[in-house]
Amino acid sequence: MNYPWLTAPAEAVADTARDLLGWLVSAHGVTARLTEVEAYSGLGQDPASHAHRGPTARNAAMFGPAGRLYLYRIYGMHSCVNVVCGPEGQASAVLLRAAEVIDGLATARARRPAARSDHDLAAGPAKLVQVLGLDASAYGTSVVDGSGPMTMTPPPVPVAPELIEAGPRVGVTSAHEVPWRFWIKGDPTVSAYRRHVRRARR
DNA sequence: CGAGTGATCAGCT
DNA sequence: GCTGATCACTCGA
Repeated sequence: MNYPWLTAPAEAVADTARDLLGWLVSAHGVTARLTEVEAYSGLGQDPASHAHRGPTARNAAMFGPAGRLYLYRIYGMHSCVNVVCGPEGQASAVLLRAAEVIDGLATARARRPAARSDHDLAAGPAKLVQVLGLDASAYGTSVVDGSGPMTMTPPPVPVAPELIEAGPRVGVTSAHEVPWRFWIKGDPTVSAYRRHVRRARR
């Protein structure tokens, strides 16, 4: 299997993210088609990246070779997945934000009883992690050599370039001007853009 | 509808 | 201590 994004340079992470739209991700009996992704650069120019301040115990996977998972916990209760890009030592990554479940629907529904519809099953980064059944044990595992719980497959049908839209990343306080969020235009599994709002004080 | 908020924790400052 | 690459639920209009 040839993964073009596996060998792409770190500075091309935005293109890599765009190219990942339409790919299939499979884990623990559920397969979903990526409809929304975001790029995060690890070259020190991207304050929104978890790797911006250099390697730590938490973000170590991002500094490893491409094709591994970077999972992190946020707000205490939710987890999000990234696929690491770029060569070892350069911490670029693509955040998987939303997907359309195309196989293992029953399993996906069982994992997310709160979903309002099938389109809502993986309509958000934490929801996607939940539907795929990923947890901390998936941290740092490979999606390309079959050793980890998750695998990736090229799109059965390529995504038409005119259907790809770009815009500012969600929930990011800095670097609003960088349009590094990519999604498939009109896809019902893509959540509406919400600008970052600071939590209200009491 | 939309705005507000609770849940809950690792990693920086 | 504070702050977040979040989600789901509750209000009030």
